[in-house]
Amino acid sequence: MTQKAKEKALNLVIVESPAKAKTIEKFLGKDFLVKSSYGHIRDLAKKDFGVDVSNNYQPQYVISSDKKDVVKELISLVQQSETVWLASDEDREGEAIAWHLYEVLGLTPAQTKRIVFHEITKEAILKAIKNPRPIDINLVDAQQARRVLDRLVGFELSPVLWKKVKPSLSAGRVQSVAVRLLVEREREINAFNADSAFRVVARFFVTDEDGKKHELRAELNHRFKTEEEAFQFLTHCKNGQFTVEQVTRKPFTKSPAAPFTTSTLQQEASRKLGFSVGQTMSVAQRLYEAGKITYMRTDSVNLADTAVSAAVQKIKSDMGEKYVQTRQFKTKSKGAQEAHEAIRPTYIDKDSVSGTAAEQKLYDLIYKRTLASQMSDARIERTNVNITVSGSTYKFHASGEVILFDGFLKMYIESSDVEKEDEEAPGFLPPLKEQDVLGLMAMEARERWTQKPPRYSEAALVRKLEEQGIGRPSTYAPTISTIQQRGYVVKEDRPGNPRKYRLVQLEGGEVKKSVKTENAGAERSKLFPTDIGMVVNDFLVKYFPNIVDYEFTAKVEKEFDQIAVGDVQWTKAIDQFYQPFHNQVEETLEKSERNTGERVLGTDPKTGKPVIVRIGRYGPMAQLGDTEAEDEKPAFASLTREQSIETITLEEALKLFELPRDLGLYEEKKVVVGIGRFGPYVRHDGKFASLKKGVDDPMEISLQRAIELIEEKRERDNKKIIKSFEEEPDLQILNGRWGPYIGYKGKNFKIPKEKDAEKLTLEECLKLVEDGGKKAPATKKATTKKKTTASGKNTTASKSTKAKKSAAKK
DNA sequence: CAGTGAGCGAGCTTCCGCTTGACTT
Repeated sequence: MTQKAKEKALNLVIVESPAKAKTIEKFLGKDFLVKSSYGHIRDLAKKDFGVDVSNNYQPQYVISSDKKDVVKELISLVQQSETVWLASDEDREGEAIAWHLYEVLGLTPAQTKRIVFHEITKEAILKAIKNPRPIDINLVDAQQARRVLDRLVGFELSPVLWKKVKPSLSAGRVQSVAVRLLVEREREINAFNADSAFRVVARFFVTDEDGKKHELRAELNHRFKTEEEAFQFLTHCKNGQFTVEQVTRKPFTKSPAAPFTTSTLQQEASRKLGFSVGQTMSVAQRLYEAGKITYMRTDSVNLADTAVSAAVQKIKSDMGEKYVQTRQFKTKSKGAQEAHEAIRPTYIDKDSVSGTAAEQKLYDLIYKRTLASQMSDARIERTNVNITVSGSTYKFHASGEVILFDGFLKMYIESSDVEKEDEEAPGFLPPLKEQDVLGLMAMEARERWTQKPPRYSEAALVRKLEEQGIGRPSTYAPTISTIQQRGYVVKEDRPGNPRKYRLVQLEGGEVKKSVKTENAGAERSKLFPTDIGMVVNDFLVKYFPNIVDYEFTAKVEKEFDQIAVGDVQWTKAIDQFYQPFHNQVEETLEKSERNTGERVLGTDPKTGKPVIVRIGRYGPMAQLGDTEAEDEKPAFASLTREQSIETITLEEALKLFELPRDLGLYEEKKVVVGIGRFGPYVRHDGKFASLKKGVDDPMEISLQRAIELIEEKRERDNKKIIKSFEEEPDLQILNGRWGPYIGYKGKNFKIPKEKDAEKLTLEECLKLVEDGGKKAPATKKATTKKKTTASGKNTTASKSTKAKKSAAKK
C-alpha cells in the first residue's frame, strides 16, 4: 500500500472504519487510496474542562493518544496526494470528523472534497465521487455544541456528586436518565400491591359425526374476587349445560418487522439468543470485519436497492414468487440520523456463514430478519367461540388461529418481551357449530395475581432510551456498561419467592378447594438499581430536575438542529444553557446536605440503641448506636447484595449484627463466618472461603459444612500452583482463569500457547518475564484509562498501548 | 481481595460519541 502511495496516490479517501476502507478501495480502482481515521481523531482536552467558559466556550481540542499514529500516517499521505476526499458519515459526528481531519491535516479548500454515501455499494460510491460538496460548518458547529454541552454537564455535575455523595461517581445527560428509568421502575415495583382474582378455565369436549371426541379449552369472561364466589359458580356448573352460542371467523394479516437497527438487533439477540448487548455488539463487529454483514451501529431500517433485489431473487428461488412482497420501512425512533443502511447480510444469497457458534447464530438472525422483511404478509384466520352456561349470565370464550398463508412467518417470527403467564398461544379449535352442546371434562378456578411492572433487561433499557431519543447506536452498550461500573446498577438473577394460591376444582362431579404454592417474581438477567444508584438519582432529581428530565435530550436536540441549519450560533446556545446551569451547580454545592440515603429503622429492643441504614465509605451499611455517643463506638455491618436501604426491615438489619459469628474450632483454630466485600465467607487460619450462593446461609451454616468449604478451597489453592523453583521462590507457574501464567514479584506474565507450562525451566521462565517486561514499560503517566467492554470489570492497570503498537510494526 | 465506617487532606475520579484492537489472572 505504501508502495502505491509513493507512486501516485493522486486521490486519498478517508473514511471512518477500516473495514469500510477495504471494501471501498475495491470499488474505486488503483487511482484511489482509501484510509481510515478510526472514528474521531481529536477530542476535548481532559484537563481544565477542555472548554474555556470565560472565552466564549472556546474548545481545547487535542489529538487522542491512540490516534497519534493514524494522524501521522494520514499527514504523510496527504503530502503525496492531489485530492483528499473526506468520506466520513453524513451526520453530525461524521461532519465533525471531516472538519477535524481538515484542520489537523492542514488541508486547503482547493485540495479537499467532502463526499457522503449511505450505503456501501459501487453505484453509491461512484455517485458520491461525482457529487462532492464543501464541509458544512453549521453541522460541525451543531456537533461542537453537542460535545461541549455533554462535557459541561458531565464535568460539572460529577464533582458535585464526589462532594455530596461519594468519590468517583459520575453523572451525564445519558447515563443519569438511564439510571432514573431503572430507579423509578424499581419504586413502582416496591409500591405495587398485587391484587388477586379467580380465573376460571374449563376443558370441554365435543363429539363429531364419526363419534370422535375433541377437546376444547375455554376461559370464563369473568374473574371472581373471592374464593366463595368461585366455589359457588363451579358448584352451579356441576349440573350446567354448555352450549355453543356463537362461532365467528375473522381473517387478518400480519406484516414482518423492519430490518435490524442496532437497538432492535440487541433486543432480539437478547430475547432469542440470550446475548447481553455488549456480546451482541462484539459478535456483530467480528461479522462486520469479516465482510459478512453491513455496519452494525446504525439507526436506519433502510435497505439498499441492490439488497432488496438480491432478497427478491433469493426468496423467489427458495420459496417461490408468491412469497415476495417488497417494502420500504420508515424509522420510528426520535433523532435517527440514518447515515448507514440497516444491518443486513452483505451477500443476501448466503444463508449461513462459518465462524463461532455465536457468529453463526447472530448471522442467522440477521439473515432471516432481512429476508422476512421483503416477504409477503401472513394471512391468518381467527375463530372466536362463545359458550353459554345454563342459569348464568357468564360465558366461556375460546379462540383459535389457522394460518391460511404463512408468508414471512415461514422465515422469521419476532419475539416479545412480555411473558404473559395467563395467556396461551392460540392453537387449533375442533370443528364446532352454533347450538352444539359440549360435555364438561373439568373446570378449575385458580387464584391469579396482577403482575408487577417488569424490571428492565439490558436490551429493554436500550429500547426505552432509543424511544426517547437518548444515546446513539455506538453508545448503547457502553452506557449500560458504565452504569454498572459506577455501581448504580447490577445485572442479576433473582430466584423469586414461594407464594400460596388458592384453587377450586370441579372434577368427577365434585368441587373441592385446595391451597398450592408457586414461585413468584423470579427474574433472569435483569437490571436492578443499587442503593447508590437510588441515592444519586434522588439527589440529581432534587437539585437538577432539568438535566435528568426525560425531555432534556429532545430539547437540546432541537437547539442543535437550529444550529445545524444556521439559525442559531452554537456558542450562544451553549451560553444560554450554561449560565443558569452553572449557578445551579454553585448553589447546590453551597446549600445541599451530604446525601447518604440515611433511614432510621427503629431501636434495638435488646440495647435500646437506634438502628439506621445508610451509605458508608464501603457501600450500604447498617449502624447500631449513635456516632455521637461518648462511651462507645457504634457497631457497623454491611448490607448483603440482595438487601436494599429502601426495603430492609429492622429485623433484617438486627440480624446483620449477629455476624461475624464463631462456629467452633477446626484443627485447633477458630472457624468464623461473616459477610465481607465479596459476600458471605468462612475464615479459618487466615484463609477465606466463599459460601455457596443459594446453598449456604451464614446464619444457619454448620461447623461441618464450613469445614467442607475450607477443604474445598484448600484443594483449589493446591491446584493453583503448577510449578515453583527452589532457587527463585518469587517465581511460580500458576493456574489462572485463562490458563497457566507466570507470577513473579507480584506481576503476571503470559506463557506462549505453544509452550507446555509444566515443562518450563527456570531459565525459560525468567526469559519470558524479561520479554514481557520489555513489551510493557512503565509509562504509568498515561492518563487515559482503557474502557473494558461487555463484562464491565475494570481491572486493568494503565498500559502503554503506544509502545506496543510501534514495536509491533517493525 | 475480605472483621472497615471518626477526621485530616493530597491527589484522583468524571461526560458523549466516533472507531478498533489489546489482552486480562
